[in-house]
Amino acid sequence: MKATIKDVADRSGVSIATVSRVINGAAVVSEKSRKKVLKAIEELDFKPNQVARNLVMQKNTTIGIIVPTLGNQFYGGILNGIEDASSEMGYDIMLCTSGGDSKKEVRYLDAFEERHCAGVIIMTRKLENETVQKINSMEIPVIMMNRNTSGLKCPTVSIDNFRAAYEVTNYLIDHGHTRIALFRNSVDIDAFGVEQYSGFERALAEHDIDIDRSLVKYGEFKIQKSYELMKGLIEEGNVPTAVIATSDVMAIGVCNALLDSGYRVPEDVSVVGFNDIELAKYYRPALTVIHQPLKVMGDEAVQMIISMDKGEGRGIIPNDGRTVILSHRLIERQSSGKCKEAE
Amino acid sequence: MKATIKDVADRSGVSIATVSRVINGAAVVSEKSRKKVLKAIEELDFKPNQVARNLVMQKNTTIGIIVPTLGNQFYGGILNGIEDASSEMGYDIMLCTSGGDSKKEVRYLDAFEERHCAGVIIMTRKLENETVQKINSMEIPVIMMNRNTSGLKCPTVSIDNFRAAYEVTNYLIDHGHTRIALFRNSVDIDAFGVEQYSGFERALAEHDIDIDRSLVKYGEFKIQKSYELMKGLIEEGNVPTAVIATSDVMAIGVCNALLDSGYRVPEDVSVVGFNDIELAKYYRPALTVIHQPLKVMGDEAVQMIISMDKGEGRGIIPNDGRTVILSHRLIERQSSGKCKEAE
DNA sequence: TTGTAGGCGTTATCAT
DNA sequence: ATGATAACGCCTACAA
Repeated sequence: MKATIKDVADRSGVSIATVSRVINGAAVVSEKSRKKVLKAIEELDFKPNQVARNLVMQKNTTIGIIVPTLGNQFYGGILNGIEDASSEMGYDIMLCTSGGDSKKEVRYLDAFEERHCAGVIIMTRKLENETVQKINSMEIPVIMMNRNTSGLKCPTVSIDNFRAAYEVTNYLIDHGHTRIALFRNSVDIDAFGVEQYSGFERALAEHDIDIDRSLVKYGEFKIQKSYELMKGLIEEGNVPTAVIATSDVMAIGVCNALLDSGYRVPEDVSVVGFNDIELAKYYRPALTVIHQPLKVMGDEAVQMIISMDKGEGRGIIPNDGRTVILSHRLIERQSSGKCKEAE
Repeated sequence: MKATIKDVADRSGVSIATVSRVINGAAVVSEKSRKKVLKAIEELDFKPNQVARNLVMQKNTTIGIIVPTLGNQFYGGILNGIEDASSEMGYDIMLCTSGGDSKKEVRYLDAFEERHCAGVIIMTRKLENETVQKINSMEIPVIMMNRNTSGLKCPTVSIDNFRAAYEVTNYLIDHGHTRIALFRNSVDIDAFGVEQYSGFERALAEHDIDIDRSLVKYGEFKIQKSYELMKGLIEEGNVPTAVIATSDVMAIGVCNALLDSGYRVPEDVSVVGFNDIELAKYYRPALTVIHQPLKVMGDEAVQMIISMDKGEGRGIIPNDGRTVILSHRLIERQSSGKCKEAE
């Protein structure tokens, strides 16, 4: 059986109060007592029970995390930021994967509430109504990463998706492209997808280019799905000169489809991705992307949670729906270039 | 303030004992009381406090996980298995990233002990003595993934690394390769690296091929490092006809170096990886690999922890150093082929 | 069937 | 400087 504070007290001949004092180093303890206690702690290999501690302190330094999957570097990147920041701040994280299932999201949200976690950071592929409602009624701080929806009442951290899409579209137009495809997540209520689409639309409009609806596809952030969609375009003989994918994995799916069909990237078709997961620069051709500061985003979310956890009012207001915008940038690598038809 | 069991008792006019009974569904409660209590719970939106519960129940359904990084699909794959299995078994996981730092590993191991976790599953890049000692003295079950060291006294789950390396080497030899490079992790005490090397050595020996030490490199499981190492080989004019990388990311680093220098894969050089992370089949050329059942490995580890947690003796014996061997298989894709020099 | 009361391991407030 | 002792929220004999 593990030693308790009482065992230490008995063995060192002092009261548990004194033992507690030396453990927490707060109050003043005579050098003699401290020595004895330390010795007993050492001998018994005593470790304070965090569970009991949390109970009496009425607080919990655990941050709950919900993520669709761990087999994706996008979430991995953010998680690294979350983990680093929280560990530095003395918090620890409890991780759950939802597999994108809204039912599970709600269940985990419940579990975190029951545990009185300091807060929760959630990432989803798609935002279901069920989840939105649950989040809005949570009694602990919640932060949504990189996604939003009308009606969602919690802080959000992301980049400016409108500008990012606007910039990358302009970049392509500047390189002579006019037949530009857009691979989006899915037809849903996701606000960021909508913003990206607006940016795309705006850039095109500013150059008097009409949007070709047949070139707007929904790849669901999946490599395989995007692969098939691009293959479809190829079979239809409807190959664009450039494609913007709103996630790197979709960009890779697109590239693979092109490559496998004998097209060259970027000579025949330019492809740009979104996010800049580690893989983006290691894929060949290395992907031109909109870089998102994944690690920073994770870090930022943790700081917000903690500030809400202790601040309670000062600074960030929980559930006020504000969104923190981090800066992005376009990184040009090998997968994009001049449009040959324009030459 | 959150409602407690006492609030529910007051509001429903029964004692806390009765409330506790309906919450846990164990003892018999009159239908009338149950109704009242349920109603009060509903109205107060009461959620039992898990912290208090854990304290009094003297148990914890949390499994601690230590992993070097989350930005790598290898760990991501295993973690998905861990998460699925534990969530299904009603356990949850507390995740920490060590960044490969042994000091951190020990610190987290300590933290899990203080929390009386059900057990811990640890993954490391390299096994330092410090960590080994700490693991051996842990009072809760520990399982090491995919790595071992003489003196490590805890169960391990992995594939048969000797056979895997043996098979893949034979595969290459059968395709006419004789100048085969091996990219290992690092020169350390890691037992699996040693086993892989033995398998490699054995296959070569059986075909009367001498090992060329200048073709054995240490890429530390890193893409960049492997890239540089391969570049070095190219500059020296010491290019093998095939290379075996003991991780997929190293294989990718090798391929990139080759590709960037104008070599073709697999026409000029065959490259095979280890693990089969999701990316392996999406990289171009798609990687020929030794497939490890990552998800299953995670699942298996969780089952072992849980069985130790409740079994305490029955079945798996904690810290007995046994290792569970899962089956691997060679998956042939695009990055390997016949040796042209042999034709 | 239901209620009372004694822990679980700590922290924190009193006295002393 | 130190030691009782009352919480913290819950579970569970033991009584009633």
